[in-house]
Amino acid sequence: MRMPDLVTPATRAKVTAAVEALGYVPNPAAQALASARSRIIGVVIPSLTNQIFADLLSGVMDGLDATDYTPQFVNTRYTLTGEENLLRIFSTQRPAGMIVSGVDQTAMARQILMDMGCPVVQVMETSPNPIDMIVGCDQREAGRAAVHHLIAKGYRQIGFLGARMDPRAQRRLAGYRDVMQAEGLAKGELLVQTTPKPTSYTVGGQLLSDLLARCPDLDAIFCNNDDVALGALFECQRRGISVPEQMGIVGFNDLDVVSCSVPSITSVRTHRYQTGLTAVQMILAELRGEPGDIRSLDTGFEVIARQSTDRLGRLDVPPSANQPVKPKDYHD
Amino acid sequence: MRMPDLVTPATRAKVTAAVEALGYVPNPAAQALASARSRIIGVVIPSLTNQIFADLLSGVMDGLDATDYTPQFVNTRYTLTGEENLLRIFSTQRPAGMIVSGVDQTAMARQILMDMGCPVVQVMETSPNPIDMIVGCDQREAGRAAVHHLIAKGYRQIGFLGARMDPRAQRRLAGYRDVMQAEGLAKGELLVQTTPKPTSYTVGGQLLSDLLARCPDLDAIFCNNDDVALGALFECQRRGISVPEQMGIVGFNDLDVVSCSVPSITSVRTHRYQTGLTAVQMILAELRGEPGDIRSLDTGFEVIARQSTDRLGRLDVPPSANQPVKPKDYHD
DNA sequence: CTGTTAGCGCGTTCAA
DNA sequence: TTGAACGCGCTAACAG
Repeated sequence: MRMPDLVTPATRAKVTAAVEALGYVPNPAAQALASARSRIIGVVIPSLTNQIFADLLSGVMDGLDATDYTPQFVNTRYTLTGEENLLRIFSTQRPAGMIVSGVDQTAMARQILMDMGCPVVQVMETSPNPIDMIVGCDQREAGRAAVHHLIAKGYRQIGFLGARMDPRAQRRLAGYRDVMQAEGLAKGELLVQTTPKPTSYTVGGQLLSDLLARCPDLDAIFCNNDDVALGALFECQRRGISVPEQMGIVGFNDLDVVSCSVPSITSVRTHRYQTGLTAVQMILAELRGEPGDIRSLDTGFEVIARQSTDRLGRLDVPPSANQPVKPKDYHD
Repeated sequence: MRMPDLVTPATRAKVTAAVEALGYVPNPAAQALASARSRIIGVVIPSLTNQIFADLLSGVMDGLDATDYTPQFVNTRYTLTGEENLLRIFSTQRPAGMIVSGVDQTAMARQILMDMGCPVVQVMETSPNPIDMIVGCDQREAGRAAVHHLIAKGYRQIGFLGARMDPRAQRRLAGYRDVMQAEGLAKGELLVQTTPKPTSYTVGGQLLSDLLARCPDLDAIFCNNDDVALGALFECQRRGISVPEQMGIVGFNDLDVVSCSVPSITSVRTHRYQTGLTAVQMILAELRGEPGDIRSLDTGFEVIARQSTDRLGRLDVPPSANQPVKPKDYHD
């Protein structure tokens, strides 16, 4: 049954018929016990209520469709010890493969993963020394690109707004610092406003308020993610700060919402669905023992320029009411 | 080991010591095989990339924390046959409990669930005849409440905007129809604009455009969900339609974003995290054989009134650009 | 290519 | 109260 091509067609037919007649269904517990291998692909992420990871999971699920592997999702709640515990639990299940978010596992966690004896893919980032395989994008480089975009649009007092500040956010912040220093725009930490609070639209507004209190001459912000960016945009509207004229805004992830907000928000597009799909494909290839498989993939990113940073060359006014996009006067 | 109190303390200590020394960890596959019962709680939902279900899952996960049960999430992609197949797969795992979204299972699916021999909780809705247990809210009643709110605020040409139109959305639409008819405001299907497309901010704007093309005198909309509502708000801003003066907007679910948008959006709050948590608690109680447990729970809903429908007593137009939230003059 | 057999690690039952 | 024996349904290894 497991290897249909090694058997005479006649026998195969008989088996198939018997399966039908008896309504046979394999018992996964028995399979796992006898083979010392389950059909589970463990997926360890920091949060489920974050669109970013939902997109990743979609890719994973789609990649596993029409296979007899099952994804098993767990969330670490952004804690390293939580991750270790979860990995320890997984190791008792003898999973067929593991997908873990990020590259900041503890030494212990790395060890557990290596000892699992199954393919392991780290996702969402790049790294020169993955545990096994890796697919994602360079967060720091993406942060740099975002800030370069703002500079190219003529902004100079560029702040950074970040919630939660998990390792990926830290790397984006590092990218921001790289560019600000290289361009001679750095003012120490004066323009950086972060909070350990979970990310949300509301917190985006708060962060902007806090930063403006310290730096009234701020003219642009690079936001940790699109939630923060949209929250900051709303805060601008509440304060009568026109975007993009008085304030440029760049988000991160390019969620659906930033493309249709008014004004639309410039964002760094990352490929989360593709990342999940690829991670699964890497595992499946490894499981089939296919040669020449890629063990490391950079999915890249793109800065999608939109109205929230489109300060140059826009001269006229859109219609009235509720209309934040109304440059009155323009010099370039 | 499984029943520590039936054993002499001395023996218990010896066992504990041995467990430590050997680094013993139970093998879930062997447990499942020997007992014909796994420690898995199956969770069947239509989509993972929908904030609504992410909230539900959070509740489920938190409820299962510190138990030795594990949630297993699968998504049906909004298809009834997908649901049947997934349930069939689950039944081979002999789950400890099942949580399924909605009440619109096929007869076959219902049968599979009843035959699983484990507690089953339907979530997100109410029903007089659940398969086993149920926790959620009355979607139709919630739809009615949303429309009543708009009427109370003086709106009369009230449209309905809906994407995807899954069974829950259909029930909200039914609630809309109930009220429009009862109040003599119904115009057949003229004011109803729906699409089978998945919900998104973008589609919210499109739906409003389409409806406005047919009904230029529209003065309010009840939206299927907050994504659609926010997309519609952005479309209003693009068209220079002032909210709430020229257009009232009510969303559904009360996501974080609607409370901080400008203007903030009135929405129907539902209790999704609580629903997930309660569903798990019901299952755990059943599994422990606890008596007097509630088998059906209505988690209710609340209309959270915000600026997007706050037309009465607000007489003048908000200040210019970016500033919808600043009433200058107030009469009540 | 096909039929047979021995465990996988646990829960359960029975005897002590 | 404890220990021993059996078998859950399957995979893998082997002999036919």
